[in-house]
Amino acid sequence: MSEASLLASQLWSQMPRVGGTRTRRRRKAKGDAKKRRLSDEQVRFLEMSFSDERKLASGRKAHLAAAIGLDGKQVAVWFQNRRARHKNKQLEEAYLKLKLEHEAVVIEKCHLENEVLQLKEKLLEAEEEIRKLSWSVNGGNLGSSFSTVGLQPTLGEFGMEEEAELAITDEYDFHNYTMEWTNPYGI
DNA sequence: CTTCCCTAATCC
DNA sequence: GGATTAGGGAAG
Repeated sequence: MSEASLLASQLWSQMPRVGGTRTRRRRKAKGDAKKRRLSDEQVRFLEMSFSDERKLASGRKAHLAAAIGLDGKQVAVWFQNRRARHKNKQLEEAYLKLKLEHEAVVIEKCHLENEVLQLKEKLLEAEEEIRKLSWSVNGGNLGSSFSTVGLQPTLGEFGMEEEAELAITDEYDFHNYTMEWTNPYGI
């Protein structure tokens, strides 16, 4: 508190240039005394208080204001702006984290898709093998009992070709989505 | 009342 | 040009 008076020596360091330069007040020229930077000491006090509690009870506001020689309103405004800054920082961190997670998932998806392709290939090979074996076991013309419920209907039921097309379509959409997602603010 | 949001004004 | 201080309005 005693420091406050010492700090107060350089409070309103600058006043708006009323003289030569243009000083349009925003919408209202309420009197003619506003704005200017807070001193380092004031900011340090405010930062300490903010780390204690990011919202202001009116009692603390008045106390703080008196301690560093500011309006209660200025303290309130400072806290609001500080909260906004903090929120933006958090948001950006969350975004970065999400982006990393997303990239990891994209990679995993890619691996899984490759795995699916390989498995499908193996499936085809295995079916080919079965066909050969059944042919050699049953002979050429006895295969009818097997072939009526044979492999082609099975393929049809599982919808292999349609699945493949869908997979390609999915991947296309997904990549478009990825590009937009990694660039939400155009940065 | 207070807080949030948008954004103008200002400083560096 | 980004960071900071403020004004004004909406929402609670």
